[in-house]
Amino acid sequence: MDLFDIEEPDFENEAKNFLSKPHFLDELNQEQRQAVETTEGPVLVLSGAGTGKTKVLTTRIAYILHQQKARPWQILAVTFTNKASKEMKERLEKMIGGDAFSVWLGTFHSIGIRILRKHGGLLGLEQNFIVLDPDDQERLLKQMMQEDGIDIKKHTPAGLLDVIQRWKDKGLLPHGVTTAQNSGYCEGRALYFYEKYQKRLKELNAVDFGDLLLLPLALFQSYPDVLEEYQKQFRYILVDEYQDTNVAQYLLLRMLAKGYGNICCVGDDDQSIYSWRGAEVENILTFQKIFPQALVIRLERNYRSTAHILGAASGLISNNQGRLGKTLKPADELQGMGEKVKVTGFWSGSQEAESVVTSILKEQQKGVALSDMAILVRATFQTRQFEEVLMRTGIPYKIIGGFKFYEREEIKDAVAYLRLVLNQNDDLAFLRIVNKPKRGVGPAALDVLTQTAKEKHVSLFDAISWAPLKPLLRKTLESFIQLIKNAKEKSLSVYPSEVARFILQESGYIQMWRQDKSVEAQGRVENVMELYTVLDDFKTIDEFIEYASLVTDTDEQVSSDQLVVMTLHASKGLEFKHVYLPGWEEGLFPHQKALDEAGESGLEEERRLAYVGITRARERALISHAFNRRIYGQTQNALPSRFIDELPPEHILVFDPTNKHGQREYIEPAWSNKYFSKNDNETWDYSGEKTGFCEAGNKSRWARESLNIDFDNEFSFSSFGVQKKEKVQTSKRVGRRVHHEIFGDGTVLKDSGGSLEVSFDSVGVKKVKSAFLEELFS
DNA sequence: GGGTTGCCCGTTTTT
DNA sequence: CGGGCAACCC
Repeated sequence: MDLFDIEEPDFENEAKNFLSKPHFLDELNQEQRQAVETTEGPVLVLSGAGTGKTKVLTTRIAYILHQQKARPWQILAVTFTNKASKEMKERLEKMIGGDAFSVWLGTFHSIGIRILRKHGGLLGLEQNFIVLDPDDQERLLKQMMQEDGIDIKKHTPAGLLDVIQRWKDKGLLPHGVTTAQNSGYCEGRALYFYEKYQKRLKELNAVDFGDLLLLPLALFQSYPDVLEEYQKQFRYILVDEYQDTNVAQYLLLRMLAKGYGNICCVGDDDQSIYSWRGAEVENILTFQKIFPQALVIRLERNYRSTAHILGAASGLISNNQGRLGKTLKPADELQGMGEKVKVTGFWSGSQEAESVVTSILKEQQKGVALSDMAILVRATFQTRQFEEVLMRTGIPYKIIGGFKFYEREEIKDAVAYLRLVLNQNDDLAFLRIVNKPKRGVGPAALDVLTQTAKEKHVSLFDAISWAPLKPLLRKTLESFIQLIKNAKEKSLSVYPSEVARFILQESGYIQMWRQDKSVEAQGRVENVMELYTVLDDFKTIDEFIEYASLVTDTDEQVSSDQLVVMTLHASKGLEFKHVYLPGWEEGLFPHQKALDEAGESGLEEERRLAYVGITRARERALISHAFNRRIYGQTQNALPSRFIDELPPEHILVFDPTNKHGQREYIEPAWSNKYFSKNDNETWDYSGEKTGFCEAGNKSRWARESLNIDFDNEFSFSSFGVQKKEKVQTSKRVGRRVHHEIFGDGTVLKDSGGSLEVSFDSVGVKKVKSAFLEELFS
């Protein structure tokens, strides 16, 4: 690759290009086009929800290449998620073909790993370093803390990890941390642990996610010549979701952009919802200070949502201070205002779930695909309630979030086996599976091995041959060694998937789960089988390991007609025809912890989250709250979220609970007083009637009156009534005959919602999740 | 090494 | 309420 082969402008070609403007520019509106065509110098694109930022980014790359301003590998484009980079790559390929694969396009972390694989040696990293996941990190820290006699209960490893992670997010290596920054955690010993942790990582030839940004930064600081290499290479830099960058990422970008100064950052300050993970909205707010000559382009034309949805969202977010400010306008193509956002109160969380699902069912019957609808919640625990109803109703659904494929125990074990086959010095992998399945290698045996490993300066694996071990133990460990070696030899001639099958079969690992009688065991075996399928796509083990350590969402594919339930955080970047937004209650949304820990800025981030939620909807957004919600086994009552109050009345309809003329209906909210008032004593009134003060008891009555309505105001004759009947029946499941895939038939003894105690005919009493049971009708 | 009991704690989690 | 985990017992 000759970096200088296009140094001289090719006038002839340029003239030709000028005459034949690329057709892909025609699809852009004026602002988008400006964002694409302003290739030189720093550009900040403030891109609201649904304004076509991915289109701008991909077209910009295509345009730069088309204009022959750079070769593909001279363009760096970074995203946050694998999903985003995959999508961009696919779109780009459609536009420019195979050249798309030569562009440096990937997540920040994958770019970081690429740099470290090449130059990590300068920092003392071996080329085949491994990437730790948060689980490994926490285990490591816990071990270190216990060695130093820290009370794990008072100072949790997770807490310490958080502190260290924040330092890394800020681009701080241990020597860069100031005393003031260190004051907080673990009686000021956090920094000590940070140092120790980094040392330990080096010993293990490992890095964590934070290091994938921090270490390239350190590398560039210490080796200007390496930095220069990259500065010369990257003529154009593009950044997606810039509002989510942390300081380390910002510093990295700034360094790289010093070369040509052509940096284009795309982001939306109103969608910054990850500050608690170290993201700094400041980066986007101060862009113009860092690059005074920067051009700022606002993309405000929204191609996704109706005018009412945009109006509601805009009104809400305008309550935030310190925004760069932009107002979403519906694209001309969309005629009319659309449907107003509906707001409803329910008596209880379960009733809310019931009604949401009923409404979804009805929409489905009207022809709306399940995949066009979504339930977006604030906290994961909310999903359970919906899951129960969906299961009963038989609607195909998918809960997104929760346990990711590569975070599952069995998958991590399987990957650890492969890691050890690949590299016997991988102590962490060794520790993970040496006694899985049980081989009689307990803590005592491991102590001996660790000791020997230290003395002889070898890995745990190699320590086996030196360590003083009892004959029986020696025998088992030596056959373990043999097993790994056999697999290694196999790996030279067969594909990874074959190696995995071999090692997991021969080690007895699969057998271990097959024999396990717990409820999840079956699923674990299936997951391992699934892993074999994933492995089929890989030609080498290390290729797979790298993939597995950076990619976490392979099983999040939603099949054609499934309803998704997910957190608001997880919904960013997605869109649906209909969006249900339950749980808008004070304490839950905005979440109490966000208010407690971050005060006003916490509230603003919650508000941005609400904004993200509403703007996911194309045609319909339905917001609801429950007056009573079971949390931690206790029913707590809650006031409607203040965010409901902040919705502009002209864009919403609220359900009128006053039942004035014997009718229940949605009305225009003419609230003189607010639907919800911060002053707890005021009545909520949006029917125009005299308000005043009320007792808690009255509120309850008000709430009770809104019982048994659903989103569509079809109280008495909707399918809701039928369902409700069924619900009563199924929730009283004690005494019923049920069937379980593994345990066979049995009788329900105790019913506590999600999990049941069942007396099985063949295996006795077990506690099982209702999801695994089928009801038998006699 | 394995199983049981009792206690604590409970947001969001792109990589 | 229920999961996770440490302490305890066999």
